[in-house]
Amino acid sequence: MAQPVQTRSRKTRAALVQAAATLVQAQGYEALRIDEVVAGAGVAKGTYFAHFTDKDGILAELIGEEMTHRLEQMARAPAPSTPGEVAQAMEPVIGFLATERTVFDIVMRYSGGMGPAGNPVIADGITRQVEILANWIGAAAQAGLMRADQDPALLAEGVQAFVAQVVALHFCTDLGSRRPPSQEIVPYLDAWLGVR
Amino acid sequence: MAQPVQTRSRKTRAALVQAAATLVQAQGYEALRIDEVVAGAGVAKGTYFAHFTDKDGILAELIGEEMTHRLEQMARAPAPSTPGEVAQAMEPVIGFLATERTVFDIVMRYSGGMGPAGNPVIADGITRQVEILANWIGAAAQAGLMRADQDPALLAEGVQAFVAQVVALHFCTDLGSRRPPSQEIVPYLDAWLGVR
DNA sequence: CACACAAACTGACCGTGGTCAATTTAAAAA
DNA sequence: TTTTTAAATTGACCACGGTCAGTTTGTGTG
Repeated sequence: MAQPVQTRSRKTRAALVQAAATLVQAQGYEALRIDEVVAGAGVAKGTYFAHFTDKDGILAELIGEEMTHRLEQMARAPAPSTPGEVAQAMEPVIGFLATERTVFDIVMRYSGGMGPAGNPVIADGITRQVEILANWIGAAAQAGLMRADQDPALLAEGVQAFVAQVVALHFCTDLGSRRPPSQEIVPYLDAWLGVR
Repeated sequence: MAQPVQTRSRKTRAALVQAAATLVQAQGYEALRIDEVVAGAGVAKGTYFAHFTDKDGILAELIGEEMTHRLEQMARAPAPSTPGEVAQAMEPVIGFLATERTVFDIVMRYSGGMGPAGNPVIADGITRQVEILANWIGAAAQAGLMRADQDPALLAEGVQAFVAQVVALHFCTDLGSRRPPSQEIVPYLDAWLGVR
């Protein structure tokens, strides 16, 4: 752990991540097996655990990377002016969370500070998302399009709560019999962000 | 699975639940081991899996039972008239969710319909909680104490979203450096339920 | 170059959740 | 009672995440 110092170590770590990425691409996050990762990277099992604290470690790495991409995509979207547009602008992120339960679980677990283990990429991503949302909401509030009686940061965190709510429900219910989370969230955002 | 028909089967199941309850009382939910449960019940491991689909099965049973108690306690509380009082009235439930990550995880997983496996106790409990909350909110709204521009059921589900948000954060951050979830939730509930 | 020391790596091993063909037990049929 | 049939139970076995004492590899020092 800590920062790897030798070149060898960096290469090994990169090989692990590369192998894991390939496997995830082929079979998804849930089917990832550490035995397959180390086989793909050509190292022993123990080596993996010298580079990552647990299985979640490399999942967090991969998922964090993807989240960062989606977040950038979200940041590039034009600033939404209605709650419905917020939902639409967040679709890349929400859609990703809804692809696999593993993705959702890992992001939930590491989203708020991550405790002892875990890489900070996800936590930073969440922070970034709150910033983006808060900016959007603050701007829209000043334009009279959204509520202005609350701190935009609080409202932004609330939006995340609704995202989690809707995605969690998406996995509980039979996945077919339900509209996509980015649509299910709209009534909540209307009630949360709308002016009255 | 399904409904056990023979007396023997019902006894075995009861023994498993009893053994698990004793172990949980002594060591908490997280430390529960199936090997210990079957040893305590005096049956073979395979028998457990004939009665419950997986380890979560018996956890859901025990946690669902406790949740039901807490919910009854919550239902008996006097109807709150402010968002802050809602938080206070929900304390038994929120406090239980915050005792152990396992409790929170299981409840989250089974709260919304539970998919193929899982006992319905938890899902029913969540439904019940929404009813209680919706009644409270509806009454307070009619009295002009909370917002009346939204369906109380939607508002009640939103409250659950904030509960989840706040408890999740409780587990992410160092558990000492934070006010209890039932206090952290208040600003959200003020903004969600309050009249403006 | 030779040596010492630490970083990196190895793989046998363990704990625990979960499976299933074989066996026992209870109840219905003959 | 004996036979038949299905429910219930068993325990050896597997999969997979995670550990750690021991070995190899790289790097700085005289």
